[in-house]
Amino acid sequence: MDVTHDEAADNNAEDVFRLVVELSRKLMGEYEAQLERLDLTLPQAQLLRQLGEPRPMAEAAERLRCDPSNVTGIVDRLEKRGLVERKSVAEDRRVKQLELTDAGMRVRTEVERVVSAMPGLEALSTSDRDTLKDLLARSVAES
Amino acid sequence: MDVTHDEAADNNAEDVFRLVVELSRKLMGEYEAQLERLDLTLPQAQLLRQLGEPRPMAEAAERLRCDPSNVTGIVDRLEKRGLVERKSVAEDRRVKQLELTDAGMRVRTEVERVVSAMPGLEALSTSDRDTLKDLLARSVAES
DNA sequence: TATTGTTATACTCTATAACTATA
DNA sequence: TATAGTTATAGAGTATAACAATA
Repeated sequence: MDVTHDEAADNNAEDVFRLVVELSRKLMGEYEAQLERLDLTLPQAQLLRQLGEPRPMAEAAERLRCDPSNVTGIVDRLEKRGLVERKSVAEDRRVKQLELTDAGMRVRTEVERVVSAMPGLEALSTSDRDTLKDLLARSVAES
Repeated sequence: MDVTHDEAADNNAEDVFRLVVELSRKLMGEYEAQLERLDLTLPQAQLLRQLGEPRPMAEAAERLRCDPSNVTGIVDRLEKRGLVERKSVAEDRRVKQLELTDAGMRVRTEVERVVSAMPGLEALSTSDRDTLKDLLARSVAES
């Protein structure tokens, strides 16, 4: 970015793009640092969070927005640690239902705790944060 | 997220976190789709963008916020395509200056074009975008 | 025939540690 | 001794294609 030219004249998508990515990077960085303490990668944590209730692997893949073949590996690693189990379903024996173990539920609770305590937005007042939320929601909602 | 409960009561960092990440994901997704057409990964595009002027590899690593050993591979791939060159520096023969080739400059121009045409924020008016920019900038600036 | 999940494969990014060559 | 860059290694995520079991 050229920082020498007139800032006031700027009102383009590029600035917002850069700032959104920068802020996201900052917040995600803090999030991942917390996850590292739980020995979880981002996809692993996303998967745990999904498993508030059991889901078939295909559904998990869809939510993770990745190919189903990847879920096999992600689940393998979580299953090896005893956080997740693959359960067969009687109605359709092709399907494997992913289910948290007790240990998995405890870790999931830790992840939720991290998320709900997410720091990094202390600079904004309550009303500013409301405004930001509104603008972000409208940007995200856009087709 | 539970969308059935009272939205007005919400004003916590978790919502903003989720929205920032979601919007970032959306914008980055569009960005990466464009980069794919240029056969560039994200780190490769970031590196090209940095090379408006030549830089030592260590400096590139710092800007990419990754270990210097990774830059070797990223540069290898770009160099193999003739987009970047490693130039030795007389003053300190340990250093390798990264420099764009003519082809690299052309690709970099394409990347800059993609960035400056970033779509995905059409839902906001000019003044809303200004507000969003301001709020994001303050959030990012926060220590 | 179509679908669910796995396997095989290949690639990029990531970090750490050991190494070379310079300084 | 310290620094710049490379190499070796290992691991995680990503996609594609081929496969087995099941529907």
